[in-house]
Amino acid sequence: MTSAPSPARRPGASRTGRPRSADADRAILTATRAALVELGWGKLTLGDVAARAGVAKTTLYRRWAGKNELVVDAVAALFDEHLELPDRGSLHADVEGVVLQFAALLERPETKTALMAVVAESTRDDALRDRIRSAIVDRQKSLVLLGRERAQLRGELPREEDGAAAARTADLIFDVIAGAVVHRTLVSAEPVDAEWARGFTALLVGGLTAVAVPGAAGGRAPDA
Amino acid sequence: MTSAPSPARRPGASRTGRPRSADADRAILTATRAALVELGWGKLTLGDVAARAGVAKTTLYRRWAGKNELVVDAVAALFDEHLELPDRGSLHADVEGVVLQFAALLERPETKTALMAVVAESTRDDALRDRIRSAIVDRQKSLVLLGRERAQLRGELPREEDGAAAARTADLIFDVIAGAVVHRTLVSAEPVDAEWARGFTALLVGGLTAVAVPGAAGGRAPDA
Amino acid sequence: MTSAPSPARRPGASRTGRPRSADADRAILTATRAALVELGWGKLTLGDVAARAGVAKTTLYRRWAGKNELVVDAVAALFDEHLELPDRGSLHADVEGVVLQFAALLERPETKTALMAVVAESTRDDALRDRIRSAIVDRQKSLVLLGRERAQLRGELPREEDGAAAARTADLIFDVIAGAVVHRTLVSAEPVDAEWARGFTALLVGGLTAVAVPGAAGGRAPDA
Amino acid sequence: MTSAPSPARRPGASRTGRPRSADADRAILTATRAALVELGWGKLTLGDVAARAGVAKTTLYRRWAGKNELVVDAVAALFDEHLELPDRGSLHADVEGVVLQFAALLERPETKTALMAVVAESTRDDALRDRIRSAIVDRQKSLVLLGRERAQLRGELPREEDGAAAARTADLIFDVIAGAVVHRTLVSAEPVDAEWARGFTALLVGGLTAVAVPGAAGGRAPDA
DNA sequence: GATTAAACGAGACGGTACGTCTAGTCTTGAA
DNA sequence: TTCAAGACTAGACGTACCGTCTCGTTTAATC
Repeated sequence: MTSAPSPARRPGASRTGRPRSADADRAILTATRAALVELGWGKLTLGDVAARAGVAKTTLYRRWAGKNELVVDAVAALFDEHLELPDRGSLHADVEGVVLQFAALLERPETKTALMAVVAESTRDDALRDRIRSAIVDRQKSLVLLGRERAQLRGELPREEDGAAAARTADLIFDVIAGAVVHRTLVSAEPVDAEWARGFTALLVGGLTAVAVPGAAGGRAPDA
Repeated sequence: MTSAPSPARRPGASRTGRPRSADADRAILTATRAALVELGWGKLTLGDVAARAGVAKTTLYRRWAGKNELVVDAVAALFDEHLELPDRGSLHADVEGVVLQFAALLERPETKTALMAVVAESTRDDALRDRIRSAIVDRQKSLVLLGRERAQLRGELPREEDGAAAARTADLIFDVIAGAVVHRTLVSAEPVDAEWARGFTALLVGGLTAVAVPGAAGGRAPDA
Repeated sequence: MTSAPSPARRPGASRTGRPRSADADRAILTATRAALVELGWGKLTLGDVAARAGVAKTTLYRRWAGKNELVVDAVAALFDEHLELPDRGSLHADVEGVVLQFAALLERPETKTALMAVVAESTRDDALRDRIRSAIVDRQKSLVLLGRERAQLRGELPREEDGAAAARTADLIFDVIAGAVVHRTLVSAEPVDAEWARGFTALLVGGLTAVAVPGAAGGRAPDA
Repeated sequence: MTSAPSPARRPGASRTGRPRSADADRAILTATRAALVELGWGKLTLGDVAARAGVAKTTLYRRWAGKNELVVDAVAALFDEHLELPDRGSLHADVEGVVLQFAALLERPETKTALMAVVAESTRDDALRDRIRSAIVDRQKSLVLLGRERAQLRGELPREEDGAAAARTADLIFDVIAGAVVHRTLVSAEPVDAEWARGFTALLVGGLTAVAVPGAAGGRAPDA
């Protein structure tokens, strides 16, 4: 899964003059990730990023409006590269797969540091929240939607008629998966290992099945 | 639920000299919460907090090492005051209760802003993480443990023999509840309303029951 | 008598980047003198100087290392502007002229306040002492040397053959003149009026003549 | 020459309560001199002095109004102890003696640092100037008066009839001696050695004699 | 090939907050 | 009442970054 290259937003891109260096974009984003790992969000300074990238501060500010925007772009690239959902054959396997994949991403030092910081900042900045949503959150959510679709095709989960209700259920599942992994990783600060993933998957799939067929729980019981 | 007063960490609290003013502690924590709501984490300055509290900056720095420590203490007090778990008669009702209560707390502007910021910072600072854990996380987790205990007494959930496994299960449940609420509130930025709480509770209780009695889930249908 | 402009010491003055504003230099030095007169050395704060000059504190610190350096430069400009020695026709008249001129300078509030403070500080800081010497002391001493040269041309004083001895004598005369005026003005805190200048001149010229022609002092009586 | 012990100014010394410790006074003054030598005026802090003296800051403030007063007292004690003028038999020898003695005092690190600093401060503070005058300056001046008196008794200098004129002459001589030594020591930062003292004495005595008997300089020519 | 408009590096600029320091005062309990 | 201890208010210190602004210098697309 790879999306449009995030760099430079040039509203009225002119035709003449020296074009912006693509090298600079790359160098800046790479330097941002490196600095993030070394220093953390709080001590990350744009002057330092520019110096690492071998670029003047003005060049950096010509392309990004500030720290938040820059870091979101730098981190979003990682989410682009590392999220995908091959069909593992069952709802159970797919859930476990997505949990482990998401956890692996969150345990990288640059994402661990950056994600929470950017999200924290987004509680005060609607534009930033939208940016995070489209660059990061929605990419994760699409995996959950895809997995659910497959489970419905396989008959593991019923297909909901009401579109709005279906969307609400999808959101709920997404919040549960992403939330549990984030909380385990960043707040509880414990690793998401195979055992935890197995337990979580059993709980979630059990819940989904129980809710889907209330009173007569699951034809296909999870193989726990 | 009310715990020890968080104030002043004085390593070798001496017997002589003028004692620290308890008024100052109160004024500073109150001012911190107010400033947090008005300005948000990023624009919160300790000089401003001191001015609001009618206190010199040095007095503030004598008691807290920095912004993080101060804000954790200021916010932790809210968690002390606003978390409790009356027995609502069933696992289902207890889960729904704890979800709504936790969400209400997280939707207060001061906690919303502060919690993520502090957690973000804690990814780089072990001392801060421990502080958060003991001041905030553990208080929430104790509610989950209490609810589970009650459910086991009622016979809604089996009592696990293996202590370590029991602890792991408790951690899992806690990460799922807290994570889902946090993610819904702060990342998805959608309200935790009665409908969402109902859906989440059904999913979680369904999962717990299915996992606990695999192959014959249910009995007590999750409709409160 | 006007020497090189004292401004900014930029070790390896670079060719690139935005050049330093010359206006800022002027504004800062002017503001420093004004603040010195109003507040005195002890209450002079660099933040206040910066504010008066309409300049950021950082701009000030970029150019001067601290209070001492700044004030020396600010005051040195006055010594540049106000010291000169027109030929008054006789040793006697020249001495009286230089005494009155130096006293007038020392009685200006900004010099009175600053000179002693800076000199006091210089007892602990060799770099500062060198700075004072080249910016202030040497300018005064050159007047004394000039006056002596003229007196020798006129035949009022003998020309010393031994260069080292001549230099020692010049230093001695300088210490006597400058020391007496400084002590009268700043320690005894009495005015250097025409009468005092006349008495001092008689004493000094008498001494010089007596020493130069021991046993037969005078010839030219010291009554101008 | 030893004067009243300068310490503690207790306006209405009370009869009851714990008496003030005399040890404390001594310890504070000694600590002040030590700190002055080590740190210089600018970095001398009263907190540090109190700590060195093994005394609480309050004790210090109970006895002296501030830094200036304390340092003047601490230094004045040295002037008490080290100034005296034995009769050396001639004006010439007496001048040389007083010059060397005063120079020796000024070259002690604690006086060198303190005297200028206190004098500098006194340009803004009349009370401080009076204090310096009575504690330091007048003690020096009395030596000059004494030496002049002796010279008049010996017939080396004429006795002036006009009291006011006599006082003016005495002041002038004092400013020349003290000023030259101070300027040589602190501004020119050169040592007052035997050679300099000889040259200065010749100049001054020559001047005094020439002025006293204008047109027929000195019966007793200096033996330079 | 000359022109030209924008990007570039360097670094100074006005600001703001930082966390530390010192001055001088006040409050405690013990002597 | 003084003492040691140490908390208190007030405010300057010098530093670090922020984001903007000049400079003089490339650099490609257009003429």
